[in-house]
Amino acid sequence: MTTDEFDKNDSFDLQDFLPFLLNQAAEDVSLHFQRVYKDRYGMLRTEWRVLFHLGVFGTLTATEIGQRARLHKTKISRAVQKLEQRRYLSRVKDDKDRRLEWLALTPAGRTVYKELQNIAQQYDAKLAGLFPRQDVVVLRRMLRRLAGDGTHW
Amino acid sequence: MTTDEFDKNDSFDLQDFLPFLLNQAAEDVSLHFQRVYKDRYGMLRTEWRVLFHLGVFGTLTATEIGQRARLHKTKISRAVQKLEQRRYLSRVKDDKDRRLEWLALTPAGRTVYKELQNIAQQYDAKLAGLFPRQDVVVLRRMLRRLAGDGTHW
DNA sequence: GGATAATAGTTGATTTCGTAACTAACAAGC
DNA sequence: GCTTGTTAGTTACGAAATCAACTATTATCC
Repeated sequence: MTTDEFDKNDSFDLQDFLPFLLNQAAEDVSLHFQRVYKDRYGMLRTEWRVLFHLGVFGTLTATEIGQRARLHKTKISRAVQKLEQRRYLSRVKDDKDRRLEWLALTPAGRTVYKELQNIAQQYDAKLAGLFPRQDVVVLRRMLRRLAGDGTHW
Repeated sequence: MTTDEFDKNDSFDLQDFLPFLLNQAAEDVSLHFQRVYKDRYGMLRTEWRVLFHLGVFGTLTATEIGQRARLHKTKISRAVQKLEQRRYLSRVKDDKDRRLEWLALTPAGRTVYKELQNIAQQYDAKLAGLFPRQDVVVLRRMLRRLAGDGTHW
């Protein structure tokens, strides 16, 4: 029997295709970490990201968060609403430019952030521990490069 | 455990947090590749994945695709419908077990697949070309490991 | 000053996702 | 044969993402 007209002999290995691999890895890793903030605090991924950015950087505007986290402003707007409802963050209008609001965590939000940050660090260490130290350094560097510093288009 | 004993000034680097980094890289890379199959063929990511699996492996059932691609069956069901509407795939009920259907690309589907596969390979080569060859080997190996071979939980 | 454009953020309409419930077909036990 | 349980795939419905339109405010330019 020879190869038929539907020959699938194209040697394309889907499992090695970088976009596919990256997505699989990201989804799988996120899924596990997600359980912490979702089950425990009822947060969505966008909300977690906003919370973390405020936790790390202190006070930011919605636009600044969007730039750093690469989130669309509608996503942020809705995430901020949720976080405000839960009293995790507060908004303060800027006096000079009243279009923009300064967002910051409340004490309650900071507590949640610290809890999650702690878990995040443990989780990161656990993942990193799967590989030789030097490989992890390489991995992070490559991912940062792929994660849109814009130098590859 | 909600206390201030964790100091406020945390040296937590969000840009180095692996789940975050992985997601950023995956989203950014996917976004660019997505334009090809989305703009050109109006396909969603799940549809592209199903198409690719059929292109690579030939004839599969929906369940088999789900296992390989790690997609939920509802996603596959909808993707298959779309692809069928566009005449990219055909379904044939199994004679022995009439619950399952054998899915395969039509000639039209195969043409699209080959086109996209070609672009995919070029894109993958382009991404890989950003780094030393050996680093890419390491990257793929690590991603495969992170992408749920299940050995890290 | 006044028209126009640009920016920050919100809201709405449409699409897509995710979970669970559902139908249909087969399997196993008795 | 008749229950009970499993598996393949679809459908339904609420949650969430997406894209465009919208309000409000500030900046630009004549």
